[in-house]
Amino acid sequence: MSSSTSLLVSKANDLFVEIFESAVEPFGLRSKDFIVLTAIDSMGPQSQQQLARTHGIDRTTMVSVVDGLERLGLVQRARNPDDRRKYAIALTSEGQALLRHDLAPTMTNALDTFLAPLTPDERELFNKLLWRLVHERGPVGSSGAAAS
Amino acid sequence: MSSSTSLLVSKANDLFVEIFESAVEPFGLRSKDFIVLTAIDSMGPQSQQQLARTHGIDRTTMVSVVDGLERLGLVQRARNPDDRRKYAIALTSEGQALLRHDLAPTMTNALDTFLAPLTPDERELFNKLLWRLVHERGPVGSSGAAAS
DNA sequence: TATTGTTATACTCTATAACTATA
DNA sequence: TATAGTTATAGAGTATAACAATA
Repeated sequence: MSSSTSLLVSKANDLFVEIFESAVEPFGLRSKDFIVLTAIDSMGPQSQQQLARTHGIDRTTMVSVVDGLERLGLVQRARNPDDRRKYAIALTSEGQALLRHDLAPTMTNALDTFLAPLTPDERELFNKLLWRLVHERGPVGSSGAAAS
Repeated sequence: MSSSTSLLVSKANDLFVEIFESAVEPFGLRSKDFIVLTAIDSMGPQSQQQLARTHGIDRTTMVSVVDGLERLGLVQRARNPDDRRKYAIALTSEGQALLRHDLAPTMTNALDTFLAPLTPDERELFNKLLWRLVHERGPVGSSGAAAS
């Protein structure tokens, strides 16, 4: 039983990805775009590298992500006056409106779909277990992941 | 708190993938190869399409997966006498030995690394929650995933 | 006609290297 | 000399279309 946990993790993630990508697709977005929009909304205007590093995205990939969001009028590239090498990527009012009125509810709904088989108590428990799996780690790759 | 579950799922999966890919990498394999080897070991010789469909892999991709495993001497392509269009992909004795004596323990160890933050009871609970998330689903995409 | 396996091909995603402008 | 952003390019990974052999 415990040996099948790895297959279950894979399948659960496939399901998760399918649900979330399908949810943002009608907006012409990928889940990555939603993550970036949310990061700007909650943390304020940031440089592309900040956005990239925070979410494990390459900085060259972030260029095209921001390109796409700018093309849709959801974010705006403004120079950071304190360091003119950096942008301060900010949400436009359209971006903020779309995120708060449409995208956020859609994503909440998608999460609800994903968690549908679980009761509220179980969802909270699942969240706590995930949090510990992600954050309560000793030395990284202590046993399974040898560096090359 | 519940709204961050989606980010946690993503991060947990990234961690999972990193640990498992690193674990099989010294054998010159990808986690996909391990999954296929395990499927043959537990279910017996199968056609490439069976292997592909069962694990959501494209049949053309399965060709190169089996190519690689055959090149390593871990599996063998034999024709299915009942339907000569199909192969019966079987483990070689080397493949079975590697899987049972080396790969399986390595993957158990990798899973242990992934689950390290959890107690045995919590691991069992996590497994059960995952199982229900994957298997206890009503109509697929009932709310978050509209068909195109 | 449909299915299995195969090949060639195209497409997406991401990473690398090299450039500019700023620090 | 190092960093932020950009571009061009190359490399995975995967999917699509067309084909031969078999059902």
